[in-house]
Amino acid sequence: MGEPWVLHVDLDQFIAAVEVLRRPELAGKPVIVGGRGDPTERAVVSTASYEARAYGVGSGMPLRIAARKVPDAVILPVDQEAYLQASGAVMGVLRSRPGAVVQVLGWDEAFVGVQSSDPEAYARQLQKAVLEATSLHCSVGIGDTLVRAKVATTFGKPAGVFRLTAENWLDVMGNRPTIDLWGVGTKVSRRLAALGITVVSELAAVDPDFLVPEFGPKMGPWYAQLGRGDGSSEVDDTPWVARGHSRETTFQRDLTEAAQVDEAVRELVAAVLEDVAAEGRPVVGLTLKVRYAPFTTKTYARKIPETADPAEVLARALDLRGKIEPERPIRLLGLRAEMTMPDDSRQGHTPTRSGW
DNA sequence: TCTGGGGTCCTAGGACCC
DNA sequence: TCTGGGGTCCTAGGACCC
Repeated sequence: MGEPWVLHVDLDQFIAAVEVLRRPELAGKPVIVGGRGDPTERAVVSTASYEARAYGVGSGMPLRIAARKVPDAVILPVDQEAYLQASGAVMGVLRSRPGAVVQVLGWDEAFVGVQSSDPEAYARQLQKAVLEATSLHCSVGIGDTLVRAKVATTFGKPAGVFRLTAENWLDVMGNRPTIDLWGVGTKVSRRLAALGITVVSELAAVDPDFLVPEFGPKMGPWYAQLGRGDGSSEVDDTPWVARGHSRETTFQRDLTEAAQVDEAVRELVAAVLEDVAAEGRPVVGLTLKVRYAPFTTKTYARKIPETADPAEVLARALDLRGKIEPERPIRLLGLRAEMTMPDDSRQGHTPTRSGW
């Protein structure tokens, strides 16, 4: 049987790899996937192949900039259906492994809980099974907590295996900047630096209460725990249920007319309601997010009386729309519908933070 | 010609109640 | 006339992840 381990499985350059699989002539070329594949449009990079990354292109970068950096890049549109299908095949392989408990984190990654006396061997077998079934390569992090397994994967890339436990955590991570931690981004790493904490070993050594004034009663202690790599080691395969659904659109040209905004709200409501209706659950709240050109964002939120009636939701959304500040060009409009959630349907399920 | 689209969770501050 | 605290709910705004 062996001891319990957390494995974190992450497909290598997943989206680009799926595109290359169905178009083998792209192998070895700089491939960039983003938006509708048109670098003259407002869009960002979803994934770049390793060949494109060598030019400094990464996900989240404006497609326009990426195209400029790699003049001979092959730029492809995002094809969600294809990635969903490939993802499903990979997750199916993971679930078929002996004794595996699988918690899906996204299209291209999952935690796998196993009992094994040789987790490296288990990981290698898993990689082999995924490759044989899907022709996709993955990297595997092995850890004694979710956080350590997740971070370990970065050292296993590409196509490798790496183990990170309480034993070697500080040796491996101690001198690295806090932004290398899962859950610390640019803002938080900067605020930590202002407190004199720049590397992981410093965060690991800090008294959790010291961080409370800056980050609050939950996040403060949580960042301290993150620095130590501690936290949950329980992989949870409870089926995921969304809290809500949302749609956003970025307009290729900023909206300036009220009628355009009304039209956009109607379209977003229709799209969101399709997702909500598919789950057969009522709506209890609406949020409208407006980004004015170029980058200021305002949100308007309302609780609404529980309803599953599309006309009612539309009326409430148009009511909220009345709050939008007029006479400023609008670049992005987003609408989110919160849905009711039977308490037990998410019991124990912790997709991102609270389970750590 | 700068900055997607789908999510989750946390915090601060005001309103309101007792 | 001036003004307690504690608790909860709601709204707005952030931060982060894939």
